[in-house]
Amino acid sequence: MEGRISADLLRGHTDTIVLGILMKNDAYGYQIYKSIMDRTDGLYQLKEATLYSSYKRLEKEACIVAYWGDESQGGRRKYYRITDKGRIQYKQNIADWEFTQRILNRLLKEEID
Amino acid sequence: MEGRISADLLRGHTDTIVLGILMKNDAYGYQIYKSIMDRTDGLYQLKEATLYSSYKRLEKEACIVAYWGDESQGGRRKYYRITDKGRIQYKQNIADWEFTQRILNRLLKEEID
DNA sequence: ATAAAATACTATGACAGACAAAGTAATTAT
DNA sequence: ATAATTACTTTGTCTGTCATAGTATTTTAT
Repeated sequence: MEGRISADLLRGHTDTIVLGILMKNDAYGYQIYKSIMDRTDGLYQLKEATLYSSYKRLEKEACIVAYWGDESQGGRRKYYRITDKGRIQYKQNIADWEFTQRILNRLLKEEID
Repeated sequence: MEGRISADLLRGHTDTIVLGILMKNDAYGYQIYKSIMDRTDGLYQLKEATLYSSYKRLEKEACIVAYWGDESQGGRRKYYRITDKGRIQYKQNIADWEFTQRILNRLLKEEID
């Protein structure tokens, strides 16, 4: 792995990552983006466009709601807040992820020994 | 997770699973399919068409080679054999997968506590 | 013996998530 | 004053998986 995680291995995790961040606090789009970059030391080079479509999807599914921040001082910031449905979805996604990991480890690792 | 792993969480793992099976022995297409179904108790409901495109891809990348089995008794069976390049690729994929797991756990799990 | 089911391979088109590339506009740093 | 960063958005492309379908042989059930 030369400094970059393949998109296919990440596919399907974006929404969960976003929900996870919003579980703590509301956040605006670019803040979420930066947060992911920082916390993975830039190894997870998720693109802004990818996050943007995630926000769209999550809003459509009523897992998050958006609102504009106070624009009186500084540039516009679109904040996102997780909903109750979003919290349930997040927990489900984590459970799915752990389950998938077990299955994949069964398939991928048993050949090594 | 109601009896089925989401396609998006599996994406990108198919080639590695196929290579892993071929690391042990040569195998034919349908055998690989059945093997995956059996070993995951049907939870990983990978489709034949998905495997078929994986074989195509792996052949094109010279990670596997195909040959027809002895058709004198019984129906036709197309066998696949892993190449040296395929073995290297397999190890690389496993390393990538483990690395990705670490990063994802960092992102997905730290919110739970 | 015949029908049904399983084995075994293949092809085509659609879908969806991620990406590349680009753009707009305000703010902050040099 | 200029460049860099912040911040949001759009459009089109790529690719792995799936849905669906088909062909042909072999095995199992009736």
